[in-house]
Amino acid sequence: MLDSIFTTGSLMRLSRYFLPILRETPKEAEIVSHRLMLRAGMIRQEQAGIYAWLPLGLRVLNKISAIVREEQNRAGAIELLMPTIQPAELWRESGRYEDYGKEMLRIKDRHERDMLFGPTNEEMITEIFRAYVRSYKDLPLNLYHIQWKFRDEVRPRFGVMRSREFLMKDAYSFDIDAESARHSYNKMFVAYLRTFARMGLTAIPMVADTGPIGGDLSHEFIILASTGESEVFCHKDYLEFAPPPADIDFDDRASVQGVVDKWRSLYAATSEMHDAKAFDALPDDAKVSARGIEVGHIFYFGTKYSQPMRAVVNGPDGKEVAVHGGSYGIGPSRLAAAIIEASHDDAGMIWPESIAPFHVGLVNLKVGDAAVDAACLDLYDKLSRAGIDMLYDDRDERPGAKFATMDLIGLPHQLIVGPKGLAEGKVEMKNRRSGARETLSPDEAFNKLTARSAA
RNA sequence: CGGAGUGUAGCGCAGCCUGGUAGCGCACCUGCUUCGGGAGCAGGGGGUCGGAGGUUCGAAUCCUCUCACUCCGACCA
Repeated sequence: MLDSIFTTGSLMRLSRYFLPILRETPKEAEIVSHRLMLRAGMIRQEQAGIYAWLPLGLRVLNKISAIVREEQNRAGAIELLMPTIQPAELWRESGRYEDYGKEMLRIKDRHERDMLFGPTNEEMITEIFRAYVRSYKDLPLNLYHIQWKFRDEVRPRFGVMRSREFLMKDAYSFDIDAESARHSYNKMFVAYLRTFARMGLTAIPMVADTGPIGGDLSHEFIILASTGESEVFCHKDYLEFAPPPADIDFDDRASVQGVVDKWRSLYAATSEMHDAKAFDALPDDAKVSARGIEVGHIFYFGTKYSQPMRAVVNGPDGKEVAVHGGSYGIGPSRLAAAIIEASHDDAGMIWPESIAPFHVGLVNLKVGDAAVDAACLDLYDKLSRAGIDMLYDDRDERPGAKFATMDLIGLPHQLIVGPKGLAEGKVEMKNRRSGARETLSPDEAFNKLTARSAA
């Protein structure tokens, strides 16, 4: 039994892991997510707005990306991967090489060719599209990737919330006309609602300014948080709306439109697009005026890129038509921080099950005690075989330090094994979010944990 | 980019004003005792004070330049 753990090499022992916990908070961290991410050893700042993702942080980032990916795929988007470095030439075609300004990191290669570290990929995806797609029959098409971006922010801050280098999922849709482009937009709208809900977030789509991306239809997905950078206004009822179901038919234009209509039925806008008169007309108890964190942004921009870059297809009548485009962004690296902002307490982070770097933290209260060690390894083995991600705290530390660490890193469940309980055949299970503790036999704990993950 | 500020051990800080080649807490290492909510005692390792130049017999400390970072504002996934 124990052999299996060691031969698979999968035993995640904290004593052998790389989790550089800080007891004191580095002074630069102003907001809670930044403080906790540094303290829990998730990230390390290397330069202003540039971070290394340490093992625990990377696990979270990957969990977030996985959900984003699943929901993009479900909505019919297709993943590819474009490079981080792009040729300036492409951006001169769209006219944005000059327009983008100093936020774009411009570099030269050894041949003195102008290049740039991509802040976004409309130009490149349009270039790929036009190289292959000739017919309206190949539309609609939605391509996305999850790739590092660089925007040379004037003032990076709040850790990975506003960093210069950040991970972004960016999707790009191509349609034959405005009407079908609208449906592509709506599909992403619905996918975004589902994506954020799966992360335990209440994200409200708000009418937004289109900024340098351009276009005439845009929504920002905002979660309310006092540390948010945007000032937002919305109807209170949005906070209670249920997300769209998993089995929604994305090809059914009417039902997708129905979801979008529902989520656009009430007032919601960021400060740039705020209509004070419309907002004032709401009943006082329905007014929510708050700060928010932008976790996603979608745009419909028509032929803004296809026209200058000649991304055209032949329509049914044989004539060339410039395709209608939209782009859709979600920042997984920012989301990691946003989820912490939305879910933490004084002791540390509280990860939703879907995002948690591990499901269960197994705490050995007396390392070296043969019975406790054996019980821990047995539980570890059985639970990990049942598909539960475990982190085993086998450090030679005092109980208090272990509890503090577990609370800080916020795994949803703590399984605590100590000599006292074990003498009576019991272990303790603590729910990080509720704080509830149960005393159970190891088998009962196993059953509870596996039942939970199956649900 | 405008304004303010900070760089001294991994983290948090003191020393600087009134120059005399560095100190505290946490963390780390060793030993003993502890062990169910961040233990105690004893011993120990680690920094040349962001960088460069200058003043001086002597600079973390004074002067000049420079770099980095942080905060407040205008801009943004």
